[in-house]
Amino acid sequence: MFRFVKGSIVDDKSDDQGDALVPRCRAVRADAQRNTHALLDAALAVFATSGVDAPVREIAVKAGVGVGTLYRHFPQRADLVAAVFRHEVDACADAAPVLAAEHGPSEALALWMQRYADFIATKRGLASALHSGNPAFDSLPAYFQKRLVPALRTLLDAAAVAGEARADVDAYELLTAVANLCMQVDGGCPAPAHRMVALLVDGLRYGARASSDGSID
Amino acid sequence: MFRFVKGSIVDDKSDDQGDALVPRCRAVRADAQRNTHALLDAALAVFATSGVDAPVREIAVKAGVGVGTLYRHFPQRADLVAAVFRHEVDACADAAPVLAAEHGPSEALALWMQRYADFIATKRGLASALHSGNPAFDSLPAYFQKRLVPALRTLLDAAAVAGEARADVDAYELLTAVANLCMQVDGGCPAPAHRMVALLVDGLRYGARASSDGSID
DNA sequence: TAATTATGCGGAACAATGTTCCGTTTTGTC
DNA sequence: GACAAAACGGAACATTGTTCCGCATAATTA
Repeated sequence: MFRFVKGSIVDDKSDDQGDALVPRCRAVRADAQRNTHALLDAALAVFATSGVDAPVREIAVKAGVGVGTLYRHFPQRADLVAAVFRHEVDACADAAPVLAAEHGPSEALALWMQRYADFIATKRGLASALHSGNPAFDSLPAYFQKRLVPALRTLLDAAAVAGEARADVDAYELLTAVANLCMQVDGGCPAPAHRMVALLVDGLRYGARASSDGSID
Repeated sequence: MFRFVKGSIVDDKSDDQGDALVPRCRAVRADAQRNTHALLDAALAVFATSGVDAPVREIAVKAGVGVGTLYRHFPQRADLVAAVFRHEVDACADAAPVLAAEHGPSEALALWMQRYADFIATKRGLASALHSGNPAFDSLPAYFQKRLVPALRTLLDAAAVAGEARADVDAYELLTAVANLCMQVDGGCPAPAHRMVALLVDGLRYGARASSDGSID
């Protein structure tokens, strides 16, 4: 999902014994790629506005395609939801190296944590979906962990090496803690969650000082 | 909801100046009471079997009434869900004094905690509903707390007075902890949750001994 | 370039489900 | 027993997920 194959996987036209056998699979059509992309973009926007329970028709309209097209690319509603979720997890994970390149270690860590907090804050309703038992969501928690834990781990390690954060924090635990922290936020006010996350990050920084003093609590 | 008024609230026929004014409100009809009861019973059974997302028609059929009747008593689906939830909270809270009368303090406490754990374990899907933003569910958390905290508080106090449990545990915290504990349980296997709850209760008992030794951690 | 064909598209139609409406039935009262 | 208010039943409506299939179009081939 979401990493488009530009052509068919077969090499151009050699390697095939014979000339008029099966034509192999054709390349994915350009309009199909365009529509998949448009649907993901539209779904992202609609889910953000109306929540993950928004009607598929609304998404199809926003993407400028028919419902048939939507269902051709995402056989079930849940598949579209899962694809958007994956997309957002990817975006969040990919932000880590960018921030690391543009800022100092602890600054990059702090910025990424806020980025992650924003991501979680927009996921209300999706938590319910994850526990709905729909098999389309089965792989999402693992994907979440697989992409985000290494991203955070890298930032944490860099900050620890630079002496700007304590080194004894588990990335997964931190992700979980922040998720729980931000999940409780009601309404569209992310300020309290931001403050709590900032406190956590300051705690990481404080830990670096404390351990350099030799006093780890 | 669920505490039926046997007659109209007005006193029989005096206290009214005049004879042919407004006939006041009539008593609630017998069939209406019967149907409300039947609907709650049916909903309880159906929700337990098919989850809280079961179709209203299924409930109406099981109760032996038409959907119109269902909607007369519960204007929205969510109202029926909320009513059943209240009913179950009441049943759980009411079990406390019964258990207290039939068993020793710490035994009653242990039994009630398991009773509460069972209640929570059947509530998967309802947690999602509570966070759905539907105003029909707004009052449920408060009701939950109002009924169950005193019930547990009484059992805890009795056990503490008898020297069978530690006295420094907050009832609300304990309820929340057990809820989180049992909410994670997958599938229909309540055994792990039972074990965890038992461990918690044993911890309460251990605390009694520890504090009698004067060593509270 | 023109013909061919697999691929993809659109949206009407279907199915499931929450909700409303209204003619009919039942109940309580006089 | 007659009457009116209350309640009932279920058909009908609205919304939404999903399927189906005739038609359009992009890639391939001659």
